[in-house]
Amino acid sequence: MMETSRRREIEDVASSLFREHGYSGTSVRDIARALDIQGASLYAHVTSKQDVLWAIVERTADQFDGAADAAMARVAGQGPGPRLQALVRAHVRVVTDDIGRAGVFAHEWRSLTGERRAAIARRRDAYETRFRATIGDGVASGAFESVDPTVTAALLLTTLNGIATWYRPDGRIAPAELADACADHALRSIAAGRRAPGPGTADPEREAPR
Amino acid sequence: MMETSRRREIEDVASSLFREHGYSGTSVRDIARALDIQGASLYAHVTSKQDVLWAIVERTADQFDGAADAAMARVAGQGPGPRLQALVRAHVRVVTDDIGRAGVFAHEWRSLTGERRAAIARRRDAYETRFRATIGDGVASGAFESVDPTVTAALLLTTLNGIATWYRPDGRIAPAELADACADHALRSIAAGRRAPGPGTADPEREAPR
DNA sequence: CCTACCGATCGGTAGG
DNA sequence: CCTACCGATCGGTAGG
Repeated sequence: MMETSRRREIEDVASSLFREHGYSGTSVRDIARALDIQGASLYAHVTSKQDVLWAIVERTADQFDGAADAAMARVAGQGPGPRLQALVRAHVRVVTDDIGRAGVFAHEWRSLTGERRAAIARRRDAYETRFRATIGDGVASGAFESVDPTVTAALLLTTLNGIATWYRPDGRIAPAELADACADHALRSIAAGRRAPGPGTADPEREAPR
Repeated sequence: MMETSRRREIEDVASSLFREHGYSGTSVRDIARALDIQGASLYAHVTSKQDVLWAIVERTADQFDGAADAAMARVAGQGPGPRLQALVRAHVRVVTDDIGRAGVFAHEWRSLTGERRAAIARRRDAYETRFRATIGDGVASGAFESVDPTVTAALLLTTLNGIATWYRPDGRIAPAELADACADHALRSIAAGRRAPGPGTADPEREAPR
């Protein structure tokens, strides 16, 4: 249907602008100008600016959830290491696939208000819990260092979401290459069995605990 | 002088609001309201909204540069590992010391225009180069895995800057504790001499190179 | 999808 | 630091 594809065009253009200038830094007329129509004409297709943001955020949340579901199915029965890497790789692929939507999902969801904002906060937390749980499993089994799963999951997801702010799809780094680099980076940062820079190692900067 | 401290109050309030709602999502009257004065009264102390952003970003850039200078002086003569950890720890301390300014520096500098934006982009790049160079040294000496210094520095700094978006100063994680966790996280993610998840390891998800 | 238009709010100035 | 005010732009509506 024509209506649906026009609606998608609006969301594509809006997510790109929202990522670049922020939700409140993008006017309805900015979106319309990019589509070569009048500002008021946008309202033939959408009911409000908030509605466009909501649609983008929801659709992107679906993509992250779906990618994580598929990734976890593929590594079912395997240990925490491969499971974490699969989650990381799936996340990076969604980000590099559309840095506009991914950036909006990562940063602009705060511009939602009321129940919509609360709903997306819950979805984001549920998604983050998959990372927390996998990290917690690895810590419990001894496969990972005894890191704090909450802090580590937060650090990790911030890293992966941040990709949307600096990644250039036309640059020298291919999406699959970045996904692999991130998966290795994540596992190395957490896997047990290394020459650990623990309390025994000289570390003049360390100050806690005293 | 009274003038100076009032000016600092404005910047403090503004950086907190800018971090929370973005530069364009914060009006001059929002800043004034937080100070219990009229919107127009702000202009007795500042010449423009952009000027406030510029002052915040510049002052924060000074803090990051100064902290990195001091950290590097303290670990002079040491290897890439301790040097990288010192840089990470210094960065995290600046972030946790004032998440408002750090968040604005990390994300809102894009709202600057013209020469100011170009100038801060150059400063940010010079700062990032310190991380890139240290990582490059470690790769060259064999102390680090053969990672891409540019990608790794980008991933690392995004991680550290992202702390400003989720860290709660009144939460259960102390600043020094987070700084140490990040320094360990960074070194683990890059240090050589581990049971590497290389090409020999089973990794059904990997797809590049084919 | 357009023209014409709405009230509200924006960053900022004048004059005290 | 205040009151009063400026032109420009905001998100959105009416009616075609």
